[in-house]
Amino acid sequence: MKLKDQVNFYLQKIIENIIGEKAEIEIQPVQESIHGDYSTNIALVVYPKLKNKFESPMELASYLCEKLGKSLQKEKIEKIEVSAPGFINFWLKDTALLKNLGEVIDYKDNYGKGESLKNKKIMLEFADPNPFKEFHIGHLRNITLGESYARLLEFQVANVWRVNYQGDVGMHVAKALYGVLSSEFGVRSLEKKSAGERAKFLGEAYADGAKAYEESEKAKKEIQEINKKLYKKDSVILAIWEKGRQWSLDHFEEMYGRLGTKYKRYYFESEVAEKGREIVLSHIKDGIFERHAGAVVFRGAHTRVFVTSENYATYEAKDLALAKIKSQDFQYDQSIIITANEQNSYFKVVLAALGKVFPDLALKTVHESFGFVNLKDGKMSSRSGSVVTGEWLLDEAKRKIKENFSAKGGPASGRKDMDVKTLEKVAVGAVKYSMLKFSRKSDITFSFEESISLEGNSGPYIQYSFARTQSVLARIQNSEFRIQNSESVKLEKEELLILRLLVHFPEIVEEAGGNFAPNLLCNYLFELSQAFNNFYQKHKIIGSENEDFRLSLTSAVGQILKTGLFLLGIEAPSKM
RNA sequence: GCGCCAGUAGCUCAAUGGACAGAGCAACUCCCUUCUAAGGAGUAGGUUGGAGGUUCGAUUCCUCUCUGGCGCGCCA
Repeated sequence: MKLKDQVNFYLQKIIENIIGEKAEIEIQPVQESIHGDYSTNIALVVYPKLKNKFESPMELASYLCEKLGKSLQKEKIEKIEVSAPGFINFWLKDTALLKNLGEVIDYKDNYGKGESLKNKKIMLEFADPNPFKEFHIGHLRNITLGESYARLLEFQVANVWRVNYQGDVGMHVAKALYGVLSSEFGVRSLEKKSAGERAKFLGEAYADGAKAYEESEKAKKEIQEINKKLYKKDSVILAIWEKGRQWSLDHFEEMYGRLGTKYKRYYFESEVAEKGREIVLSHIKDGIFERHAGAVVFRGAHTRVFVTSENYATYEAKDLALAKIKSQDFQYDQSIIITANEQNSYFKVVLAALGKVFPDLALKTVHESFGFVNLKDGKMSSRSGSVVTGEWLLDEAKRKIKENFSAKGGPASGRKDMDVKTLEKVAVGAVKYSMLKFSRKSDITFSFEESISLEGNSGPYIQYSFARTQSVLARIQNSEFRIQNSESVKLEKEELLILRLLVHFPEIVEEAGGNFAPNLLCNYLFELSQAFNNFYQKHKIIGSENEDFRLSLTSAVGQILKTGLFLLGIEAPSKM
């Protein structure tokens, strides 16, 4: 039994004895060892109910502490202490820490795996870029968060389906087509260009179209006309549409590949539009939807149009059909949709409508959002035209890293240049990490310099720390080293700090998955990297008295960094 | 106007109601004959926007207020 569960078990019994009811007991991992490895505040929480029996929380804590000392298995616990104003702190024995070290090495990639979501089927929708529009840095944050979340859920043994919903019809497409038609460059001139360049052309065409739509009545009418033709499958429009759609999708596919995400299923607005309209229209009679000024609306937290007066399904109606089709494809326990938080109130209403139309699905569907990615020079919008595309960002990161490496870590310090594949891994890692290290819901200001910075709390720093562990391990002839379980190993404080951190990895990973908070894992990996680098600096590993132990420690740190980076969706090159 | 989210060091950000509010940049001191210096050790930097309240204990919860972002009927 894990220490946490043991403590919980005994505390529960003792407390039930005193107050006659169960209590919510929290046992927290503690980072700074001055307060032990685990801690509980139960005495403080329960004290108000026991004022007549104990004089102070401290007294209660002392009582619990004494009782616990008798019940708990001594082989793991070094000591239990009470600390003002009433915390109970637990210290693990060195032997328990060493045993855990052995487990990290034995379980390899499986160390830290949990079963909190065993047999759960989860559908995760993320990225959702729209053909004909740019794949911008907001999508980058979305896909990065989504992929990491998927991996964290899978690490709790959930069965995850990654899906992607792409808006290939609707007014934005009509705007883009208008832009294409009024562009001086023909579609034909782009045939030989790369997917990225074509996507960029379409993105610009969209920006032009959107601008014209707002500025000119004439353009507005033409765009509406294009939209009609598109729905009616007009042959000329359809031909351009098909080509443009494919170009966009090709480009997106390139991006998914670079970012390491593979989708199980792609959904398109074009495949759910008609069904969405039907669903809405069939629920006017029962009063769920209502006709108003020619349109069909739903009255929730605020009113939204589901079918336009032109009789087209809006995004809202399409989402209803999408939910239905998704549930037919995969019998999920939960369906999670990840979008930027500007859609929060939209989803509030749509999920309310879904609750009326398909109550069972609504119960299983949640919308999770993330904060906006701001640029230093104002809001990033595909309408204004000044868009930072995902591709540009990755390439720029790559360029700057190469430059930086050559000047500081590479040839300048006597090493070879990074190979192309490693460079790509580091660049993608840098960008992804900068999207993950902040708390998900807060808006972030994207600063190019900082995001690709190789110093401090960054992806490359952690990758570099991993590469260091591998570099040490590569130097020993036969990779066999014995893991010492003897108590004869005298542990240095830098080593103890690492051992203590290793113990908490499974807990951090579960918390990061449970709260969809990859930033917790980032912080943990950063701390571990710092602890290792400090140890590395102060102590010799190879050739030391405790060589076997130190190699084990190095190997375990490497393992955790590798697993942790994997869960963030970041690759860990063994050489940098 | 209504709703949602945020405001923490010079900058960018952390902190399930817990212990002295932590990192990283930037600034200043040190450390490569030693396993990757893209590294490490240290110094300095704070009335957590403001005012009340709840609590043993508040950056966190509640009320008011100021500032900013986002959303709000035929876009996605």
